[in-house]
Amino acid sequence: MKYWLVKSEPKVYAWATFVKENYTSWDGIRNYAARIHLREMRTGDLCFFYHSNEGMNIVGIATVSKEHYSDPTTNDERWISVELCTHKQLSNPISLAEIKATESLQNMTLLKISRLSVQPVTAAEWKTILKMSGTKL
DNA sequence: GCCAACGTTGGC
DNA sequence: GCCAACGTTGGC
Repeated sequence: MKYWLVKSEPKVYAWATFVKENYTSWDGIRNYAARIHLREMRTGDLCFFYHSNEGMNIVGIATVSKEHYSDPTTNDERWISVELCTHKQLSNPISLAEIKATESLQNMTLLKISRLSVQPVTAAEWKTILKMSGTKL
């Protein structure tokens, strides 16, 4: 199983909305680097849900419920989406500032390639953040 | 509101 | 194929 991090601006699609809907199509991605990761996502993989711009924190965990299919928001064949399902809310959200202040998280893609909207998370990073948030799966 | 980082577009 | 111009993302 792999771990990921997906970003959303709360104004556009907030965690609270996601929880209410339970499932969502993670579409509208128009970036080749992000697409590589969407394509690699497998059913059951877990994703941190990060609030960008406002909040700037990881608030919850989603699970991949459907592997990549063509993006319903465009006729352009190049773009794909995955379906995500809510999995668990973090007991305590982990802010970007906390990630920056944590020695073992310095190599996170979130810090290295901050603009990438779908990115991989290593097992070690995943474990560290879960522990920091006081969340048990 | 500013700006750095990065992607895309289009002229040559 | 290069690169300047421009648009977008997202942190500060």
